Amino acid sequence: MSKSGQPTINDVAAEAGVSRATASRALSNYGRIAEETVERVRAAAERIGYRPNQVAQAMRAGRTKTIGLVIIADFTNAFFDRVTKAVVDTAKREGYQVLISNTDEDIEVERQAIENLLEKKVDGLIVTPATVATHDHLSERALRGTPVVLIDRRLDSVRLSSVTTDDFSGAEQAVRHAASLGHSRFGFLIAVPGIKGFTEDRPALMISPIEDRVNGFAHGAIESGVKPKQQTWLFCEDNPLSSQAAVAALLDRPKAPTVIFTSNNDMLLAVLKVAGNRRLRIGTDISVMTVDDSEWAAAMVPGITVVARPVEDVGRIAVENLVAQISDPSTKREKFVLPTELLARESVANLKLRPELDPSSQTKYRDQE
Amino acid sequence: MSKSGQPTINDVAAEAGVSRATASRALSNYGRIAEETVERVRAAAERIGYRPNQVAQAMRAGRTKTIGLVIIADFTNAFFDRVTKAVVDTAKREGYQVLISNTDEDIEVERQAIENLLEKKVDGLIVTPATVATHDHLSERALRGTPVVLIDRRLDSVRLSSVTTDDFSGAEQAVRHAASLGHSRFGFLIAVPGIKGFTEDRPALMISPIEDRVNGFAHGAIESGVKPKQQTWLFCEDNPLSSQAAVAALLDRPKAPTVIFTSNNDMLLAVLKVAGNRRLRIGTDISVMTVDDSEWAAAMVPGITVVARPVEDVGRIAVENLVAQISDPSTKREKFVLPTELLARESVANLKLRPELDPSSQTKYRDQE
DNA sequence: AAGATTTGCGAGAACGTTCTCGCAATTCTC
DNA sequence: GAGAATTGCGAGAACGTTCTCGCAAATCTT
Repeated sequence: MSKSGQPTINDVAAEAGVSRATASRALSNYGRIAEETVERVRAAAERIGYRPNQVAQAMRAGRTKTIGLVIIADFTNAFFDRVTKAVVDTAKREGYQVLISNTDEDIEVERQAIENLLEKKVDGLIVTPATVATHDHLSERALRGTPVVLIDRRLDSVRLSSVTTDDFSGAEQAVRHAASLGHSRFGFLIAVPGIKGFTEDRPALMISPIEDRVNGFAHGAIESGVKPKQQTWLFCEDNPLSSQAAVAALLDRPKAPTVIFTSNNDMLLAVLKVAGNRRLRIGTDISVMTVDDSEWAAAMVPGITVVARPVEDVGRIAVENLVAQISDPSTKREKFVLPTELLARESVANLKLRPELDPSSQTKYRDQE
Repeated sequence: MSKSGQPTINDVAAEAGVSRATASRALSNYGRIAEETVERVRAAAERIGYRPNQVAQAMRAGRTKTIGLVIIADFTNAFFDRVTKAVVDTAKREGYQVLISNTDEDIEVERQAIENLLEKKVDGLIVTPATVATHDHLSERALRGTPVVLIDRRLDSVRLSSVTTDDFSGAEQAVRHAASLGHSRFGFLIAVPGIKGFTEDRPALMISPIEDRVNGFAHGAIESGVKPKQQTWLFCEDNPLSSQAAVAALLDRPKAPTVIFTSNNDMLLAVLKVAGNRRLRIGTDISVMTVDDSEWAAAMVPGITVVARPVEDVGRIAVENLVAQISDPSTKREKFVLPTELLARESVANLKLRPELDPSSQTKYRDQE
């Protein structure tokens, strides 16, 4: 018996009347061994309730069959939970377990978490980098051969695999959708980690998915012939107070937007809240759309039009690529960019079919309904 | 150097010109050692980029500083993600990492997951048991001394610590709240895992939080003087199709409920969806309240009245009790039941202030507004 | 100043596996 | 039926730590 009272393979061997080596052979199915002995050892193991010690196996084999997931807990967008589930499930299918760390968007915590996971000798890492600025902890030399796959955020300057979504196209498509429905005044509400309050000035440094969304929105506007003066941009701290203030500012404009694009669900919720308080009906008095689908967005009436990201695929592909790298270190590093999808629901009014809803149209149809 | 190319403590010792034992003493701060030597060894470790191998440490020490979390991925109620974050964060503070497994409510998967975590030699387990029926895999003998804390679901027949919420009182309070606002026809929509479609017959076996909610609702009705004929109960499979059909059935009753209590957010979303499709305004034409708060429920207009559960506390207390058991196996097993809180928002109409909304009142105030 | 104590460090074992190597017993070959 | 090949198994090392033990050198006692 071991110190902890758990039976070891030595106990199995003793119980079966064979040597430790033979017991190991019998249980792990390798080498030359008589079928009859295998049966006897298996029975002995069963009898004494033997459980292989994976720590000792890891020690011997030099691999732990464990991967580390370093991610940012983020509830409203359901990225954290959906990706975590996808990673855990895919990892299980591939024979791996998942050690999870939450960084809360703090680069120092991230550094520490990665260090700790490397000490735990994970076979690979999946990381959502907190910032796009520094990443020496993700350098070749810091990782010393441990494979890493980045998710959700690109780090262009680093030669690692990454799995992201095509947020540029998604955002572009969103603007085109609203434009095709006759909208002409566009509000953009962009959540930016690290900012204070809200501002019209575009921050210099944004994490890649936000950067992409901003560029995509802007490009979609150009493609749809939307003039700059038809656009209002607000970059906002990611919390209820700031975002609601920003929404109020947006709605208080002399020429308020007819449609508001939000960069994540926190901002969407702010729009819902403020609009509701002002008795503005979503999809009628004010239109809104956002990035990231959810069961809530789908079940609300009116349903919220969203750019859906294949979050489960992000997790799955990250694990698959990581496992490939683990099995064969010469596996090519790849930068996956998964397609997004516009789910048109009812939160964006069709001003072409209902021009009376368009405050920017000359003729006043109001109250006619 | 080790096989994997990573420097070991032997390399540190060589670099510093001391023995392995001394290097270990210097780095782990124990035993008798000269301050000057400590500095030299630390410098050497730094220079060659030494990282302690926690697998080897675990092997030697007989503990991994890792706990296992076995939980059911469940998005709309945000139990999975909130509890996971709380567990991970608390564990980190206590010096532990978290291995996570998802069971998808499948008892066989749960059994396998626990087995695997035990083989990984986790120091303790936090488990949301999939079913209340069988639990031999959680018996003393299966666990062999590994401490376990149950969360969200009680297993009365087993002597393990558990952390749950007072769902009985929460549900009771919910009914009283609606009754105090003048409601007189109550619909109860209860999600039951494992059922097909929906039925009025109360299932024999339900997981403890659902059992508690049902009993709490029922008791609250009695306390508020609500007669059985004023109550409609529907037990429903947890998916959009069944639940929406159930809501429709509820609303199609000759005397439809004025308020619907749902046992989780999936059921709430079904109510939102069906009510919306029928142009029934929440908090006006139909009232609704549910268990579990969320940012969505709070941001919607009208805000959804909920019984909030202290989910973060569940995760935190579970870890704290688990760590106590790990440090001292004689720690008493405890069954924590955390208080719930009613958050009154606008989704339950006040029929006393606005009797015209009450279809059950004799005088017809309708359309008067 | 000589014995007693303290200090600093190295040798070696142990944790629970897996796997190489070698050896005896069995089976095959012609 | 004797040598060759094969089969089955045990001894022992290795993975990277920590920690006990013992020993020499340094420091303390009176």
